[in-house]
Amino acid sequence: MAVTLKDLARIAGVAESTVSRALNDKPGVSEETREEILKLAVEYNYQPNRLAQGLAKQKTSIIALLLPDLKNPSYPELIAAVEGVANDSGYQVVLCNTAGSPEKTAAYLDLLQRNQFDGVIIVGGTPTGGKFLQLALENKNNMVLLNMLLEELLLPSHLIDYRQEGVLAAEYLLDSADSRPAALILGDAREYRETERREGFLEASRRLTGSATEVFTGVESRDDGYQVFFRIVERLEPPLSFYITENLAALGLLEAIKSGGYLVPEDFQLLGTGSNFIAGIASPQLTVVDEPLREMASNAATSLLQLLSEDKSEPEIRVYQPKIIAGATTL
Amino acid sequence: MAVTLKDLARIAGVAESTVSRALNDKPGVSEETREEILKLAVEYNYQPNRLAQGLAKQKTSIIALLLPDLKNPSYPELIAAVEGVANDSGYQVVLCNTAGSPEKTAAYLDLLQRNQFDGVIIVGGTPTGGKFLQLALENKNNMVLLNMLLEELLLPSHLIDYRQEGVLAAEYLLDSADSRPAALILGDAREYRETERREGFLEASRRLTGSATEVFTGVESRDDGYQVFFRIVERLEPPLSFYITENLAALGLLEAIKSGGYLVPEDFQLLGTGSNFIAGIASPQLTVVDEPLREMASNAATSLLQLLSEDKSEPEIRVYQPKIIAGATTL
DNA sequence: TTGTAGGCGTTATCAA
DNA sequence: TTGATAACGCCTACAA
Repeated sequence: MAVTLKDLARIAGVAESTVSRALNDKPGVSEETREEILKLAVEYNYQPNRLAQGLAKQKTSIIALLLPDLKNPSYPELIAAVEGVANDSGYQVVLCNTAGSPEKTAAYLDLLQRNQFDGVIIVGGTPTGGKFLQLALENKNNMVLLNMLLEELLLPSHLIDYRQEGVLAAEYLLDSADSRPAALILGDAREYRETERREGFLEASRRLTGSATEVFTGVESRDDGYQVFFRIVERLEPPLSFYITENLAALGLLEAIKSGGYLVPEDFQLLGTGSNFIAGIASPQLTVVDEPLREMASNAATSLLQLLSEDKSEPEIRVYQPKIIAGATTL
Repeated sequence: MAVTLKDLARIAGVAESTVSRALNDKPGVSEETREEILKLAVEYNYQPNRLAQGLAKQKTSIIALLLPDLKNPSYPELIAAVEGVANDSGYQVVLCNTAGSPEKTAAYLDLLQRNQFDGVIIVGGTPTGGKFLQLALENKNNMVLLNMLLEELLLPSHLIDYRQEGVLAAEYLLDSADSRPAALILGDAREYRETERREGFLEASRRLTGSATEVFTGVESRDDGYQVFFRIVERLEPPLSFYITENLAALGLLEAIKSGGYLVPEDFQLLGTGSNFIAGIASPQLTVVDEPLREMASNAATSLLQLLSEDKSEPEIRVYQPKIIAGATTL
């Protein structure tokens, strides 16, 4: 059995409250007894029980980061940013893998609701069923949303302007003298970010070209990307440039183009998403619509810590702007 | 303020113990009062405080998975396996990003030692300084090691036979009629797994060819892999096949070879590590020395749950065997 | 079947 | 400067 504060008090021959004060650097303890107690604490390897501390202080100093997808190559950077901010404020960060499942999300939010964590940052992706969130929201404000929009709720949110991603992509591919017909290749079309990108892209391309745009959906894996190319080139007048939102799929598409003996970007142009290591390992390196994820993550963490320290809160929704980072898959 | 068990008792006009029994399906409550209490619990949205429960029961039903590297493309599978086993037994899993840092590792082990988690599985990679572990180990047995060997300690461990990986790799590349000189390209040479692979590879290649083997170390990133190729080909008699342990680097190497106008596997053969999505996106697809990570992870989780449920424990070290999975980068 | 009371390990409030 | 003592919210003998 581990040594407790009570044990320490007994050994030192003082009251528990004195030990507590000494260990927590609170005033009202003579230097003499404090030193004595600290010495004993080290000697007996005393480790305060965090459950008891949490219960007494109504605070665990742990925040959770709920992630829908562990394979997303941009998340390590996002996680590091959150950890940086949190650690600086004395919080530990744990990661929870929701795998995009409403049930798993609910299970982790349950831990929040039941005081295991002080707060959570929920990272978007698949929408996870607002009712769980609503339930968790009812009386506390200890959640921040990152790249997820839940219309029913008013939580502090940090999100990229996905619509603008679509607009930027269309303009980049279409707004030049020698622009060529472009297609849009989406992942899971039900996701918020994809519907937004689609709208932005379609609207901008209509404005620029006046003609309709082909859209392919459900292209998520590398293999999906590989396959879609052959569906595309059998058209009479195939599009010659692609805005493909999933980078793994972009790799597959790139591979398919090259295996068909075509050149990138001379024959086909490619535009992907987010400057992460996947975009970097593409050859040629992907041109991407980049998101300021690091900044967003830091700010989300700051938002959460603010929620936890203060009481007031006008849930703020902050929108971030994407930008193009040129690689070698576009002209 | 959330409603507590005490509140519920007051509302129902019964004792706290009765409420507790009713909610926990314990015997000794009339069906009538039980139903009444359950109804109230729902009505008032009662959520037991986990800190209090944990304190009373000395158990949180949470295990932590300490990961040294969030970019490792094999980890999502590993994590899913652990979660599967744990969830089936009523445990929740949280992920902790140690980033290979002894300090961060220590911080998370501190949470374990201080009752925030019931147990941890520590996934190898960079060795993290045995003294932290020793400290945490002293009186409890609630840790399991996965692909990490700490000689000073005797903890239940599940690890791949890295030495055999080296042997298999050498045999696969060298043990044929038309075998060609091979080189070994390692990542962080200080890591346990790399030293083992090196020994196995060198020993086997000495046995098979009788000649010395070139070794390159510190080749971790995609760019490292790209660069190392040019260091290699300027040799008079460059090796013609490579066992390269880091898959990101393997991608770079592959790229460099192709950019030099050479063919894979005709001119150069490549052997990587682990069948994961990185190996899959290589083109041609990488031949790899594969590790039964999924099985190892499940077993590690089972080990931990056993530790937590029983008291007895002969810390068992279980070694798993790698095998070659043929891709298209070898003949 | 139910209630009382003590304990889990801290922190915090009040007297002394 | 110190020490009782009551929280914090739940569980669990033991007694009624």
